[in-house]
Amino acid sequence: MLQVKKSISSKLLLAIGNEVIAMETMESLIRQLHEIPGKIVMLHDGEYLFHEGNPAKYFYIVRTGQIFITEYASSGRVLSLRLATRSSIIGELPLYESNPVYIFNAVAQSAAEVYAIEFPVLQAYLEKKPQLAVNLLKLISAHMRKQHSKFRDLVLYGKKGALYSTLIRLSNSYGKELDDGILISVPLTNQELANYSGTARESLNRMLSELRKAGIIEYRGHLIFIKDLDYLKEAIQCENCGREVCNIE
Amino acid sequence: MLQVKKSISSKLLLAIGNEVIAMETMESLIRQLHEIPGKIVMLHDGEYLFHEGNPAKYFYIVRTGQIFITEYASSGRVLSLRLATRSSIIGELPLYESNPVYIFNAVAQSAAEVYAIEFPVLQAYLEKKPQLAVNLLKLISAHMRKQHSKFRDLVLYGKKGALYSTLIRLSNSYGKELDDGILISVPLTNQELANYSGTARESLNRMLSELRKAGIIEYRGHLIFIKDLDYLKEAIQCENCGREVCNIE
DNA sequence: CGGGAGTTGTGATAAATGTTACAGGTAAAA
DNA sequence: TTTTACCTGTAACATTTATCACAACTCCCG
Repeated sequence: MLQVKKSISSKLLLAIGNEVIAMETMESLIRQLHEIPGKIVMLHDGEYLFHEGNPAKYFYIVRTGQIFITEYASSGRVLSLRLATRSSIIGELPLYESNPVYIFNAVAQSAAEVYAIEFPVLQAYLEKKPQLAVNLLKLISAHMRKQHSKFRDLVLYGKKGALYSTLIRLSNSYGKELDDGILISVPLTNQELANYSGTARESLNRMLSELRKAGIIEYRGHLIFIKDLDYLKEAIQCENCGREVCNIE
Repeated sequence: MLQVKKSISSKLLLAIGNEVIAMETMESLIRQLHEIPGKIVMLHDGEYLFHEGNPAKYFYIVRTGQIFITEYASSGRVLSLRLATRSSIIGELPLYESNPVYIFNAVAQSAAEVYAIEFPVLQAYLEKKPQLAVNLLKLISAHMRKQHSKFRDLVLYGKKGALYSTLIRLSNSYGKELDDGILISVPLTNQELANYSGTARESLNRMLSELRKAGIIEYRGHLIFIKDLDYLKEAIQCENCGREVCNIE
């Protein structure tokens, strides 16, 4: 009964007018957040901002550098969720919890600088400034969509789907457009990339090899260069949802 | 470098004090939402509330009945996401989008009644009533956590993880506790259950058979009866995060 | 410059999951 | 009651993904 073919038309509709969260909303939110008293935290390469299970005291906004958001499984496997960068928000989830703990790990991928606001302070501001609450609502909705689309890519297209999805997101967030393709300007090891798909390194490596043989990607130094982004997009029926949704931040 | 063993201690910490969204917050939110002018929509069994790709006009609150939230893949596969019930909120994502469309399908699993509020009306209220915005923020954060934990179960423990996760969620949302186990009071076909894990029906069937042979579950009429919920929880390292997070609503 | 630590690439094999095919069960309509 | 549509269970086989094992490479540091 629920096994219905999806028509193309609805996909197209979905592609129209989907400016999920406008750049200006985002920027205005970050500006508003910076008006809230907080402190600046400096991190060196590899330093943890927090660990999962730690009591959650602060809400963070990244100012410079990149920060991995990851989760550990007891098996020793790592699941990478985000690669936060300038203006990304970190630790938004424990908001308003009575006894909050972080559910992820945040570790600097390079030297980084973040702005830290105490949860009670943020909460007080939210209740005073509805516009701030509304903007945050928009941002979290956007996060939700990001997460959901990745989930879908994985469920419907397998690990390959998760990888392609990750590559597309990386190119939206960190891609430098050159005349013959897109260079992902963040150095990632195979293991790190595998963590984004919850894949074994070896499996990831094989998938990358295939993509290389097929001429979809190549290496430029240690960086991945995507020659045929459309191939990746078609493979997972990407709806071109735009950088605002389809990113890894 | 990121391949770190997760210590048990942090898992335990995570289990303490994680009342993510209090019942009262939830109820107060629903009460607040009902004060906003809207209309009541009646649905008969199998009727669609909306299809993915449709322009999104309304935000819904379920009053009675159950509503499947699903997504279709071009392959014909169906991905089920939620089974919304009384006080569940539907269609929250397109909030504040300039040209919103629904990204899911919502179809009544039984006769159902929902309360529909137009997005612009809701948005106006949100800006006037910060408490409402804050409550909605809490709710959406909770949704985010639900989604995330399912994603993690799937990535880290495969389809079996997705199934166990679904069973646990179903038992949290629709389980009737009997003396020797938990009866999931919603009739679901194998196909419907498979859709929640993005699994082939046959694979799901095999997994269910195994669980039955191992004495973990059994059938009571057409309903699934869980005899050993702890087995399922242990298999996916469930952190007993509580009904407020770990549900399917 | 030469080791070592970390990384990459690949084969062999195992386990998980999907696909195809079909027999039989069940419940509601005719 | 019979028919019909839908659902369940299961076997055989194909594909995907993980695991183990190991050789080769790179880059940093002593």
